[in-house]
Amino acid sequence: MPELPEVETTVRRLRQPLIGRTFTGTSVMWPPMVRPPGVELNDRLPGQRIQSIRRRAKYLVFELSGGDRLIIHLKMSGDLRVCEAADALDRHDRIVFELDDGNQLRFNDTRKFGRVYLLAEPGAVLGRLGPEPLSGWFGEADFLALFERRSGRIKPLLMDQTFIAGIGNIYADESLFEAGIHPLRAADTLSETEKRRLYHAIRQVLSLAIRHQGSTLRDATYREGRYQDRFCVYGQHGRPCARCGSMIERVRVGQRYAHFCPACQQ
DNA sequence: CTAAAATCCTGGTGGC
DNA sequence: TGCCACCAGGATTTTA
Repeated sequence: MPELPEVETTVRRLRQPLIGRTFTGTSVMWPPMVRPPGVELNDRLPGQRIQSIRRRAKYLVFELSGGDRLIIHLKMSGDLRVCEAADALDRHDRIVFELDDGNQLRFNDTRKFGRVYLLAEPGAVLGRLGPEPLSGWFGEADFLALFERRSGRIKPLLMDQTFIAGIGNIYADESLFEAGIHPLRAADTLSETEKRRLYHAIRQVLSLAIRHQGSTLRDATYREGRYQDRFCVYGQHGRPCARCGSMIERVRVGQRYAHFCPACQQ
C-alpha cells in the first residue's frame, strides 16, 4: 500500500492510539524483516515510550524515550494495525509489538518485504534521501536545482528516492500526466517551464491524494484511501483519456509499467 | 554514466 | 478444475 500519501495516512492514523504508549515486548515471526540481521528487538525496545511519529519519504519514524528510533518501511504489502491482545492473529502478521495499555501494534505484511530498524543514529537508513516534495522549504528553485548533472528518463528519476522522496509508480505516472510530460522523456531535455509544471503537478497530486487518504488497490487490507477513483492514467490503459479521449497507453520502463496519454503528454 | 535484470516474497488473475 | 505465466504500491545489488 505505500507511497508517500499512504504512509502519511498511516502515520496520522497511528498517532492517537500510540503516542505516549510504552513498548513492553515483541514477538518476531519472520526475523529477516528486522535489520540489520540479528538485532534483538527485545533487548532494547521494552521500556521505551513513543514520543512522536513522523514520516520521512516512505518510512515511518517512531521517536523513542530511550534515544532510539524505530524505523519501519512498509515496502509493497505492509500494513500497521493497532489490535487488542485478544484479537486473533492474522496469518500475515509478521511482528507483534506489545504496548503498556494491553494493546498491540502488529506489522502485517503478505510479501515479507517490509523492514524494521531500531537505531540510535538513523543516518544509515534516512541519510541519502532526497527532499520532501510537500515541505514548505521545498520551492520551485530547489526542484530545478535537483536536475543538475542528472540524466536518464524522467519517470525512473522521479521514483529515485535520492532525487526526491516518497514518489512511487502511481504518483510518478499521475504527476507526469498532470504536468503533460511523457514518462520516457530524458530529464535533461525538460525545459524550465516543464520543470516548473512538474514541480506544481507533484505537489498538487500528492496533497490531493493525502486529502483522499491515499489509494486503495486490489489489496483488501488497506481500505481507507479513495484516490484511486481519481486516477487519470495509472491502470487506465485501454481506456479513453478523460481530458482528450485518446487511448491511454502502457509501456515498460525497466521492470515497471508507465501509464500515459500519448496526446496530452509530450 | 545509464539501464536493465535479479533478488527478496506471496497471492490474485487471466489464458488455455 | 488445474496449471502456468504474469502481475503487484519498493528498493538494493548485480550485470551489461
